[in-house]
Amino acid sequence: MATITDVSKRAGVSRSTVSRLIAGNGYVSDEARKAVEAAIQELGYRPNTMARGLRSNRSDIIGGVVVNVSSPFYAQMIGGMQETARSAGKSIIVASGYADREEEARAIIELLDRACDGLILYLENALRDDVLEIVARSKTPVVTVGGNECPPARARVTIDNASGAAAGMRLLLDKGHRQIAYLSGGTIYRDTHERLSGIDAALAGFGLSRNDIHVEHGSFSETFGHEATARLLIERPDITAIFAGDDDVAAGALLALKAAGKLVPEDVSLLGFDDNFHARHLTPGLTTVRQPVDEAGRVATRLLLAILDGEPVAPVITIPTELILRHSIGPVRGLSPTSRHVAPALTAS
Amino acid sequence: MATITDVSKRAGVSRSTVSRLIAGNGYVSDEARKAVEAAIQELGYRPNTMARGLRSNRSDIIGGVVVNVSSPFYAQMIGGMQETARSAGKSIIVASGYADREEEARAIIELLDRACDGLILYLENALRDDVLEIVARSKTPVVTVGGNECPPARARVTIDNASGAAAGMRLLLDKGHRQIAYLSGGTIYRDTHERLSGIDAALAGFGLSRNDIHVEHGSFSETFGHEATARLLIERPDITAIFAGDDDVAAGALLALKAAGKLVPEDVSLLGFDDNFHARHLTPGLTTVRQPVDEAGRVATRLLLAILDGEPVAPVITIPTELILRHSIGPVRGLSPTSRHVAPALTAS
DNA sequence: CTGAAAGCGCTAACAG
DNA sequence: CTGTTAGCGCTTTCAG
Repeated sequence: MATITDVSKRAGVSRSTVSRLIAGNGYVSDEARKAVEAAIQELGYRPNTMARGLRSNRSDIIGGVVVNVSSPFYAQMIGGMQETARSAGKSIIVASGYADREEEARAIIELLDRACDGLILYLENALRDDVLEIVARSKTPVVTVGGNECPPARARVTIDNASGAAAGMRLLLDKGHRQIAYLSGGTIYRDTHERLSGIDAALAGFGLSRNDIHVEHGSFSETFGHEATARLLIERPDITAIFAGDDDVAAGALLALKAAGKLVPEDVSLLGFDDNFHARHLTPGLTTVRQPVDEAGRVATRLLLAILDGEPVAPVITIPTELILRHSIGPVRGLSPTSRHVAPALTAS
Repeated sequence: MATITDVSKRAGVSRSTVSRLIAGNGYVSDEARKAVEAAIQELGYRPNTMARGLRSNRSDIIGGVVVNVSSPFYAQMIGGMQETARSAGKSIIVASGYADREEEARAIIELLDRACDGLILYLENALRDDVLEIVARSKTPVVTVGGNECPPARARVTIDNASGAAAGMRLLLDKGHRQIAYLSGGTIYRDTHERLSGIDAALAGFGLSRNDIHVEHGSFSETFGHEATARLLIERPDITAIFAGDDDVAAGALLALKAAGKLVPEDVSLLGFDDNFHARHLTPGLTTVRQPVDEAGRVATRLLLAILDGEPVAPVITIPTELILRHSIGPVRGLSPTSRHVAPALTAS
């Protein structure tokens, strides 16, 4: 592998000149530039990342922590991050935190040890104190996405859970539903609280409160959706609409509804959250609140790049959600029989 | 940040001793070990990856190229890679090749420049000649997964497409189907040919040949599945089973079938390939050939780690596919009315 | 505008 | 078993 010394010799200049040309800082005469460029070409020279990093303390690598790399949801976010990073000549290393405090700590330290220029964190737990300290001491800029507060973060990208949940609940109420179940995720998640506050707001608009609906806390999983729905079908047969904490919960709910011979949306309306990969493949297509997680990845990366460039950035950026109308929500049974089959698809499924 | 020199001073030994202890090679007396470990603890010392890499020419980073990081299919593979790499103290950088020759070349060079210790490639095109040369010169070990031949690869992980496709076709034939359409992906993919050869084998077992079924080449996309099926419904109303090139194609086919008022599997049976994320969420649950892509990621990484450790490895490892029986395949209409509802679910959906 | 010089933090012979 | 020595390839003052 050719080194900068080889190039400088061949071009008849000093190593510094070559270095300056590559880095694009400092002045280089046209003559020198030509010679160096030719030498680089001929030798097929590519700078050694390690040496450069050791010296300059930059790696051009951005570290990302998400809950789970293999999940389609985070894969999309990673895609957004990568796309943006690449256009700035940076690469991404991602690690999974598995929504576990210790794993998240491990992941962050792994990335810090890789000398990442900056970190993008989607965490589900508060940072361990010693990690907080390590992150702070390393002076590595941090941007967080969704999830919880993270003290060292210089910027935070949040997805507008409250408005999304409000829009969803409003749709249900508009369709005449009043006996509504909300199958929530766990209360440890910020998302959960944000969505509940959105739901409260929507209910208030109809002169209702959270006490007027049935709220159940479980987990963001298909299993929970299935179990809770099966139970509700017996305990609360009057329920006409289920708002699922996310699309996995919705998938489980749908299964339970079908198993009980219920038609969606004729008998029970179903609303999801996320617009996850499978939402459009369910039958009926799931009406859901889309979280533009790929966009969140892009925005977070853009923010981090700006910070690295020393530009000032907004401390919080909120990304709007979008109600995706498919076919799982209808008017409440008997309310307006003539408009039974309305729910037009705003977005092609 | 504490350096190795700080540690050595504090422990009252030389830097070499510290280095040896960290690397775990060479002998260190118990006394020295204790002192060094204490110093490391007190100083919160963590070795500088760049310096280490520059000197030792290892980065403990493995590079991966897949078609698209954001797709659930590759996300699973990445998950498998990461899991395995982490247990060996290595990290993974992935880049997307977008099934495009130039993008793949760019991705590989990016990874090589990051001084990856080894490369795991899932490519859809032949390597560009200059990249081939660069990879060879860098002496970076390469393991490929699926896809096409790649000369510098020291090991290849392939998924047994032929057997999978054969098993699928056999199932269709067993159920009495004879008017079968195979909606294939493009002929540029190795996968396509492998699956066709498996299909040929299955047909041969029934005294049939490829001429006895309807084969159509399109792309691995929902759109193709939809269009082709809609067309078939008119041109070949006698068809009783559709074998889709992958689950996306199957999803499109299912949509077209439903739109035409056909019941699956009563009127037409449908078989997918991949066992992609949405397969189990379709209605009916899609019977499909599972490609254990997460396992492929794990195996490829294990191979690469072995190569890096100087161990001999098998040049080709084939991972078996698995037929996942759900509910989209039934006996051919009218063939055995009594067994209309058989298709037992081997794997819970 | 350019070159010389001085390391970044670590590892790997090698000689004790 | 341990310390000394000599860089890995690059960037960055600092003088010219």
